[in-house]
Amino acid sequence: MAKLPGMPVRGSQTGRPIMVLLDVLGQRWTLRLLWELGQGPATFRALRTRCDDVSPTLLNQRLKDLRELALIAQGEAGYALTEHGMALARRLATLDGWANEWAAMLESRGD
Amino acid sequence: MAKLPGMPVRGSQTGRPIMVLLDVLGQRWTLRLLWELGQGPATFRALRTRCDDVSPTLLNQRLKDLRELALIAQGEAGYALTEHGMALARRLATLDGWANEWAAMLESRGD
DNA sequence: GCTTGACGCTACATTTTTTGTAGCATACAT
DNA sequence: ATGTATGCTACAAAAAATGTAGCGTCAAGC
Repeated sequence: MAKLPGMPVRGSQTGRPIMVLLDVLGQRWTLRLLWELGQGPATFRALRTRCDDVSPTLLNQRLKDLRELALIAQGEAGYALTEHGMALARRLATLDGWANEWAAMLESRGD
Repeated sequence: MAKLPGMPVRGSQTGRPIMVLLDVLGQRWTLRLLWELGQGPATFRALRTRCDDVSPTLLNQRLKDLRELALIAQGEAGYALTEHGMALARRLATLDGWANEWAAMLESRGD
């Protein structure tokens, strides 16, 4: 079962929401999954494909956790972000711009 | 050694910067470390303390990776974010507000 | 010059996560 | 009933993370 805000997590006893969030997002594939679902809903299998065939074991585990955290929900079209999930995904989306600048910087520096 | 943008990473062959970033941030403690350094520079030991005594093995590994990715650097005051690191940390900082709303929602729903 | 303390970090065995592959059960179409 | 797609579970192997001990360096205090 997923750790909810208010519960102590790895590296923080306080249950402070941001700490819980950093802990959840720091699990492998979680960020990527939110990113992909930000592009639109997807079925279990489509999601696997989008994520380079991540193992179904792990995918299912993450989907379960994200459901418990009310970030995603299952509907007609498969898995989709909830309202809150979308708000989070929008914030993640802004990282794309940063990442591009960052990559350009690393490249020019690496010469 | 850390994966640089342009290199294929777990779940993405393209080396697209955002994919590399999501992969790096999805490693345990990376997000937390950036968060803590966003509060200001810290020595190795101080950082360990701030992160609930994360193991030195892992801390060192992450610091090494983040240095290679030019997100942090070592200076007088210990480890500190670089310019780019700060820009990233500022974006992460906005997650705090979201996390609080999210926690409030979960709580009201959980009654 | 010798202890004392803090520092950055390495070694290494144990535990936890993640991965990859196989395949089951259901449903719907042919 | 045969083929195809779906969501998902089982399980062994591999990789990552954890926890503890402690080394080498430096600077301060005696």
